[in-house]
Amino acid sequence: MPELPEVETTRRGVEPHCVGRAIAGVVVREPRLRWPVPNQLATLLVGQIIESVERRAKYLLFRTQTGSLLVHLGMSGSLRLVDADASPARHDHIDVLLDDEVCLRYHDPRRFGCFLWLGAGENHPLLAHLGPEPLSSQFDGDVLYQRSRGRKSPVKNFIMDGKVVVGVGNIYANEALFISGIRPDRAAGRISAARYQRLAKNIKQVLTSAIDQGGTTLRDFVGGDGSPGYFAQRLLVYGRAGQPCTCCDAALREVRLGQRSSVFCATCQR
DNA sequence: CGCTGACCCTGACGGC
DNA sequence: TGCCGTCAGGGTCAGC
Repeated sequence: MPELPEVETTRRGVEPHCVGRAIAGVVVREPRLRWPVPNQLATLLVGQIIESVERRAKYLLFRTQTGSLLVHLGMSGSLRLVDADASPARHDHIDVLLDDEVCLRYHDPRRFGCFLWLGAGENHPLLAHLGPEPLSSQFDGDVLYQRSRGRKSPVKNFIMDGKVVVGVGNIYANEALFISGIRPDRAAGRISAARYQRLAKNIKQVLTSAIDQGGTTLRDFVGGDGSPGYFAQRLLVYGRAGQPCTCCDAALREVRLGQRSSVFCATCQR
């Protein structure tokens, strides 16, 4: 499920319940995630107070005085707040017990996510080479233009490269390219500065509006059923191969780029 | 350095 | 009803 807007929605949902609270316990039922969950995770976390919940790319960082819990949701992960006495379901791999009967519960059928420890002052290798946040002023059309010179790979792969800009997943890469009128298979190095200005703006716009919509499910995040309405009804191209383009009515086409499905309108996107 | 493809894993779905 | 292939929002890594 998680693209950047959902990770951010998760962050906003859990933050008020975590900040200022002490960690009373950690239960790891299944340590085999993308990387093994460290054995000493419970020892490191118990007794620590969560000072903040931050996000970098699609990673969540639960900061304490001695370091941070680094969480990634992978393809199928979710973090929810549940009553500490709620019995775990299948694929509920990890519980972080907070100090007053609230439990932060990690669910991840495919186990592509991770739960790692990052000591205070350390720079985790997973975070070391990440590009700018898409919603920050560090990211703009100039960054895309400069970094793309000489690149032959498709522009869609290029904007999904975390060293260029973080947090642009498959859905929003497709959507932003459609809105920008750029074919996903066009070589990144052969796109003008002006078009990259538009693309950067549209990446920001598309992510921002998705976060806003994620926010609408936020109020029942605690004790919610875990299936937010999401924003599928707003998608213009993703998941719509063969259906008419919302702009010109031509059938949307699908190609695979970097093993990921890419949907576009051959008329509107050049 | 840039690029491609394999891989990690479970579950849903369509065709037969 | 079941079996099989394909695909799914993530990202790393080896190899060329």
